[in-house]
Amino acid sequence: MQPFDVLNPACPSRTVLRHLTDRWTPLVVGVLAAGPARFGELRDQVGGVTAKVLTQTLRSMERDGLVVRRALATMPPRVDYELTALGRTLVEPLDALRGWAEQHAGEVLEARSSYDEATL
Amino acid sequence: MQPFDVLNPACPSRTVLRHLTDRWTPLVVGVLAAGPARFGELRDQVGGVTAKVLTQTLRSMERDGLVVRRALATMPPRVDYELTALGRTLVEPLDALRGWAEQHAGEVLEARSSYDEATL
DNA sequence: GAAACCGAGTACCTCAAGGTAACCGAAAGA
DNA sequence: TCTTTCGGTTACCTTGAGGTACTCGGTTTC
Repeated sequence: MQPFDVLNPACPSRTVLRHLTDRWTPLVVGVLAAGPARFGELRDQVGGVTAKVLTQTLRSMERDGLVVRRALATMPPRVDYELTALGRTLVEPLDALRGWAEQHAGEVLEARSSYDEATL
Repeated sequence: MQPFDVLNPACPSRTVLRHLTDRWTPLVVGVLAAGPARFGELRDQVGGVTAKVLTQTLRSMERDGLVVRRALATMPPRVDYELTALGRTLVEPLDALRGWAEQHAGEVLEARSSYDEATL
């Protein structure tokens, strides 16, 4: 019934999944979930991202239909980014993952240190 | 209240999230969600993964406390992998993401082609 | 005696994501 | 006149994830 299967390496859903799980997409979606934001706001809120990579990430998300870009020809320029309807359906699953990372980071850190201790 | 924040680049949850979203972890979790599996079964079901990289992925997941490895000293050797309790809490969020990719792959593909067409 | 089986380990290589630094244009403020 | 602002672009470089190919250890099967 479902034509797409991520376990099949040739399936397009595989590359879609890789896109969703790249370095910055989950964080950008998380910030935009609160509402539209300017380029500079995104750069400031997503800690550690450079302007170049943020641009690349946003372009890729725009191409995938997750985000709309609205550029105002004012000076200095102002550019707003907003999630599309499709992008908004991603908020819940990505938020769940972000939440998991934050909730269970402590346990993972513990597991790592006992593993490292055991394999000295 | 929550000490971890993925938007902070220095926060450990950031690296935890990156681990969860690496190339093979979501797929391995998806397969192991159905129950324990042998190394060879995993290699066969997760299309496109090589033995070396599967080993690396499983070691990393074991270190993070997501998976247990049970090696039987039979000949030829038999090694079973199983999700831990912590790993099982990952099934739902990662499955949601996999499901999203499979459900919306078509829309993403469409968005890409109209974007590419518009920017000729 | 040779080959297959299973779950690896190791050396080597490739390639693309991501980072750094410099620059841009037009307007407004000092 | 000089700098700052904003949202980029470009050239260049680094790095590490991941891929290829080869090896191994015993035991069973042919």
